[in-house]
Amino acid sequence: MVNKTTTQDKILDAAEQLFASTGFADTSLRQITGMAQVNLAAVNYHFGSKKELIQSVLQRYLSVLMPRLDQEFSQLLACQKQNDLTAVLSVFIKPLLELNKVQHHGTRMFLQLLGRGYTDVQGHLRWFFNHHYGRTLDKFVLLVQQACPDLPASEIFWRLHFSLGTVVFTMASNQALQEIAAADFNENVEIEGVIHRLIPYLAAGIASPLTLSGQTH
Amino acid sequence: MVNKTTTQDKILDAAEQLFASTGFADTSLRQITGMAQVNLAAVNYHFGSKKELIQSVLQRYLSVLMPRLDQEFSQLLACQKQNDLTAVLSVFIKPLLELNKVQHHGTRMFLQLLGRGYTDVQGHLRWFFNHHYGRTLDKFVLLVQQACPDLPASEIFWRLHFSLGTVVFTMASNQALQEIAAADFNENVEIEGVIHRLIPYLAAGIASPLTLSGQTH
DNA sequence: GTACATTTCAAACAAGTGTTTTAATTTAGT
DNA sequence: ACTAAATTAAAACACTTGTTTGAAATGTAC
Repeated sequence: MVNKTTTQDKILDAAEQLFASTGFADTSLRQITGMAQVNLAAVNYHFGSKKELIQSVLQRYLSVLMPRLDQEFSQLLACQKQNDLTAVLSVFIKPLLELNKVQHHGTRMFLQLLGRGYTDVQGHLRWFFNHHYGRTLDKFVLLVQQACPDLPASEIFWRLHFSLGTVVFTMASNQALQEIAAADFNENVEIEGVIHRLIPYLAAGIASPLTLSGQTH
Repeated sequence: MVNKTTTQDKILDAAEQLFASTGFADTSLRQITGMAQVNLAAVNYHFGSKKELIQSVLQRYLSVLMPRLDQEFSQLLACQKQNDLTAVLSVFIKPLLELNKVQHHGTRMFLQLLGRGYTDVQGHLRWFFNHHYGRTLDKFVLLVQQACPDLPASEIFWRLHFSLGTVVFTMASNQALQEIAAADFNENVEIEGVIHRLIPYLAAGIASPLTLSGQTH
């Protein structure tokens, strides 16, 4: 009886795979339990509801990632020197890539799930995330503000959400994008390559100079 | 019998409103026909299927917007001078804002629909768009390439998709973002204000200098 | 080995979906 | 005014969804 994968783990593994590729709403419990080779009722028995299953799937990654990020943010905040924006954004790289240790396709899968979580209109996920990890997020925003002292808080708010859009959308459609890139440009980028392309793009956008024209309000 | 709004228009108006706020998949035909005060079977009678209804809702805007964009792109391509990126992106502003003439909340509604179209996993919409307006899109890509002669095509491909993510995500969650901005920063931005904030952000990101570090491939 | 709690299973449930059908009604042409 | 086509209406259809039920099976402790 060595190496027995529990029913719960079988469900989580199948669910995360299907959620990532099909989205939360468009994945049925019957698909999940079918792939997991497990009885349909097992989901409700072990997780209570589909909603809680979704949260459990994300929690498996978040509980590893977020404390690491929180620690890195605190460290950067502690040393008083003004951090450059690229450095702040680069903090994400290592913790994200280390998710490959918690699951085979960890990083890619998690980012894809994150994308789904924000594009599907799953209100409870937003709440779940802010409730559990809101304070870590605040630290990050503080770091960005320190790196861009000339930008008003409202401008940073908008630009960070612009950036969130880039990340979420890129990750949600990551697979399709990589396939197109491979076909059209003969280049084979892993998730790590995408991340390294993203950071300078985001840094330039967030730090772009204020234009005082055109605003008709 | 003056000013009679046809059943089809009643359906389209209700559908676009519900699609924009709830998404395509999460809006049922019964909600639509309920709001439109129309019989359920009318949708299938007039549009054939829900899928075709979705396309019709988008088509009402696209058939106005895309020819205008195409014309502007062609014009920019004709004059040989090298266009700066901000100028190329700014081409979108006027045609987008003129959508307010085809419907009361035209611009905001259309952009929100566009966001839904890309975030919901509606494969047929991608196909529909590329099939009808692919060549207009090619002109835009060409303009961007001319504006950024130092960037390889593959890099432009990625950065344009990053930008698409920003636009789509911002527009899909536009309403929520505007509400937060109003509450936290006491600022009341219309859709026009958001567009004017977007363009310098996108331009900076797309034109960001190539970094030759970190790529481990 | 008996008693108890945990877990699995097949089946049914209640609610919602898009679509089709058939008849009634309205509209338009001559 | 009569006929034929176009539109509306109510009902049913076939199917999928998440969840619950109650009995069977399995595991655990004494």
